[in-house]
Amino acid sequence: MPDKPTTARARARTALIEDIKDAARRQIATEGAAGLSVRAVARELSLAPSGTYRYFASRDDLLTALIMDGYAALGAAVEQAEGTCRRQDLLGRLRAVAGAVRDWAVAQPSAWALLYGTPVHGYSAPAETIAQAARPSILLAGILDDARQAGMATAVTTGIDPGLDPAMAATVPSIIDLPAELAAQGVLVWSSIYGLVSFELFGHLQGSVSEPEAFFRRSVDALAASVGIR
Amino acid sequence: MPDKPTTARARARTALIEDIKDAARRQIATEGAAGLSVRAVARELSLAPSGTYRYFASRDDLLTALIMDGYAALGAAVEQAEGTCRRQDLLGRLRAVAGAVRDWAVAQPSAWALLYGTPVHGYSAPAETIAQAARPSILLAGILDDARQAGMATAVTTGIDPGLDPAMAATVPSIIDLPAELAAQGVLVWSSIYGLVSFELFGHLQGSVSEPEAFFRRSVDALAASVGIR
DNA sequence: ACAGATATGTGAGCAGTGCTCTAATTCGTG
DNA sequence: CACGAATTAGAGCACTGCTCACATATCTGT
Repeated sequence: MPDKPTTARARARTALIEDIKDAARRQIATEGAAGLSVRAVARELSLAPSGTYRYFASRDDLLTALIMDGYAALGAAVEQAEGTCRRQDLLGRLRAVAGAVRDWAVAQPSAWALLYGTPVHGYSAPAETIAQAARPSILLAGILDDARQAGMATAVTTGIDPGLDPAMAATVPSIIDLPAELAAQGVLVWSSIYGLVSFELFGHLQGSVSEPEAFFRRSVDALAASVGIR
Repeated sequence: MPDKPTTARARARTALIEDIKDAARRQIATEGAAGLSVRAVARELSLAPSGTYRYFASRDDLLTALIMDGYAALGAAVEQAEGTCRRQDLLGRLRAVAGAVRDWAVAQPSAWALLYGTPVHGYSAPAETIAQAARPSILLAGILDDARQAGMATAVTTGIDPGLDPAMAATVPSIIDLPAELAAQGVLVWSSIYGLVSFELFGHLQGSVSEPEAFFRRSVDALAASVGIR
């Protein structure tokens, strides 16, 4: 959390940073991430092109800030949705998480593309970003854990090491607490949800699925069933 | 299939088109799709920058051609892999399809990103592209169909309409022959495979999965089991 | 074989980009 | 009030996609 700005200048600074990000978001929404132009943002705010560089060192930095905000917003939306469910209602919680992800993505496809589309070449997300990005998968892992404790999860023990990274413990502690088999299932469920949403938003369902929402809901239930939640 | 060129000029044309695409592919592999520069391609081929526009009307046209080639190559690779399996070996065929997709993607991540990353804003794939892109999902559908006929596929009849597009029949005839429930399962499996591969290549497995290949194989088997193939 | 049509290559030029640097201005603080 | 720091403006560099007029090479019908 940034400190509450005291001086007028500091207040103006944080406000302008927000204005720049807003303008950039608007541009991305209409032109796509590739069409984000620092100069156009400056024009919209009646700023000199060079002025923006006092607030974001580069175009990529601006994009990175938007990505961070995006992960935080998505994480919050998903957690909010899951929080309304009774803890024992495992299927409901899974549906809530998946549904919140899709709803958020459909409402702002450009933001989804920013987070989960082609990554910027040579870009590697800072740890803070990874922590934000992990929030949905943490929720999923929690659901799976509860399912296991309720005796529902029928983990198919294949004997293959899922290969979870021990370093994950540092950033995502709750996942590492799960048995490897369950954690792997969680990642699979999460990546399947991701696949479904991206398929829909990126146009790969075109011609084969006419009602994406119904198909998504149905698929989520199938995924739930495959991990023993029904 | 283009006609075999007769005149020297036509031969030079097709050769130069191939050279341009090769140079573009090389550039994309090192710089990413965003870093593809028509002028750089022209430089590499000792051509005037404007010269390339005789062969590709725009940068987007060049990218589109590469995307078309990519879908065709991926489709061929997947079909080739599946073709080596005995028809009754359903799990083997599913593994072959999934493995071929991942192998192809890992071998040329930039090409995968081109096909399945953020789509170009406002771009809509021509029908010919869609037909090529559907090849892996057609294979999957075929496997599911064989599984059904062998009595293996235990389609969970949820009663929810999967909402498959009837228009699909025009471009992808083999999918429409399946019961809607099975077709929906096929699309789900396909989008899950897509999700797994993209997650890995786009860096979203970073920190949670240390051995992507083992995790992928394990996940594919889980997907297979969820549609009754084991 | 030659003329006309067509395809191909060139270079200049336009409007736009990200980004840097210097100079001028505004603002907060001692 | 004055000094120093933060901010803004503007010029400029090297690059981009793309268009156009022009010259050249190649193919085609007579």
